[in-house]
Amino acid sequence: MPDALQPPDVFLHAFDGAPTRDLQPGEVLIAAGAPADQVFNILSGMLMLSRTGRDGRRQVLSFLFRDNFLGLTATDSYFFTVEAVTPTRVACCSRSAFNARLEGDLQAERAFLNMTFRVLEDMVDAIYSLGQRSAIERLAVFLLYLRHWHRLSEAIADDAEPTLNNVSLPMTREDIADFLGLQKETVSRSFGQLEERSMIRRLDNHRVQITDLAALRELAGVMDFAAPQRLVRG
Amino acid sequence: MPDALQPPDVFLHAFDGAPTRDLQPGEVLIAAGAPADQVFNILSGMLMLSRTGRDGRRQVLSFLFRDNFLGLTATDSYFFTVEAVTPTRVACCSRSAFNARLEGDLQAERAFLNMTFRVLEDMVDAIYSLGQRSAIERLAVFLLYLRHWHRLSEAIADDAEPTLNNVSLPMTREDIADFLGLQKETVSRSFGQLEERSMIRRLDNHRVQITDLAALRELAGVMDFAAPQRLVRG
DNA sequence: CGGCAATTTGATATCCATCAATCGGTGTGG
DNA sequence: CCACACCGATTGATGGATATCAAATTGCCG
Repeated sequence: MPDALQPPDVFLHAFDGAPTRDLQPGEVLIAAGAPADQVFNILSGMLMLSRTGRDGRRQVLSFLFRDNFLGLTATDSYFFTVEAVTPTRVACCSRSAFNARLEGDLQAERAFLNMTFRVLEDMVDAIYSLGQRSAIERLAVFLLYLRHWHRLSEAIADDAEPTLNNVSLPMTREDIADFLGLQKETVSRSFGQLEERSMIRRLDNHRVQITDLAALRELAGVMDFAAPQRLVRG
Repeated sequence: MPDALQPPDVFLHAFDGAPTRDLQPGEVLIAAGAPADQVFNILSGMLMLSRTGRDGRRQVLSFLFRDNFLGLTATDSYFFTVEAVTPTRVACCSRSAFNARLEGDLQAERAFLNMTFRVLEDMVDAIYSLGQRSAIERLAVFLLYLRHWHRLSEAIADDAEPTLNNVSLPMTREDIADFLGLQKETVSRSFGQLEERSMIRRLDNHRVQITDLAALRELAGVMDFAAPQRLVRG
């Protein structure tokens, strides 16, 4: 298995010198229905991307971290909402300027397409989880997903680095529930079960420690994952 | 709302003159783990794309129809399985030749990226369904999805065309179940409920008639969908 | 007509949702 | 500093939707 970190996507150079914007927790960057004339790159913090039906049901589609691009859509308006979970800084670029900067830069275009494919494969993971996994399995996957992104955004080369096992959960239980297709009470109980089984310890409401990584991975069935391409052979 | 059909994606020209391959129902075109050195375009028939975990759980990711491109991946091997549901003909092209044909053709590249975005938005729909909708709602969405693709692949301009309401279901109940994240018995019962509610009639095991399209759409909550971009202003 | 597979239907079990109560932290004002 | 209120999280009790297991039925192909 590959184990070294990937360099940041080269197409992100298009954001060099772009103006930035700071968001407070809960602040909305993109409201559903807004014109898709701007694209963003996350410089720091965590965002949450979600879609809400007319009847109020909400599905959280992903949590976004440093160097995640924001603005993939085929339509001229966004059909999802993006809001800050933690204080966040993003770089802003008009879509037309972004496209112009990419145009003709073969390497950047290829990197952009590649990033799009990785997003697609993440979605496949999500579909598999929602369709096939139980509540506790989904939560296990989620914790590993957060750990993974923490590792990537901090560029920590060593997967065994102990601090990686302190997972920060800045979002609410309800956000987690809407991400995993569960109710918040079920998320609570599933945390309890993971703790009972000695896979994690709850340090406080927004912080858990992974105490048995191997068992958590086994439960999550993480080898089923598509996502090795996020890492590069070392 | 837009109501005319979109022209086929221009990048599909890259398959002009490509060799074809015929598949019988059940025949595998791409086995999970196979090298991703070929890409395909569907000329006729229906394919099914799925992913199976080590423990045997299978998630059907999509059903594929005419003019659907096959080969989106960031890795050098496919991590999913593609098999024929009906007799199917595909055009085959090596990935390198396909990339070479696209390279420099700005219009084709843009169309390709656009198609990728549409796939992404379809996946968002799927995630919303699996995370938020009940069994009967998912089945309603599924029937409308089949009707929609039937319309697209037959290039039927009029959405009210009555033959569109005869939906063909060539796949098994288990395939449907694995697509919707349900068990086959639940799919059966949900068909029964849709029939009880006079939204459909079961003609035979592989054919249903939509008898109340408006009610089915209401149940599916289809306005929640992202996918207007699959149609073009008429 | 016979036999096998797919589907439907039935009975029951399980998981998760729902509704309700309690707990714990945090901020405010007395 | 403490009382109180408020919000999110946890825990408890119950219900409902779907899974599971089993049987009956239908459809399909020889």
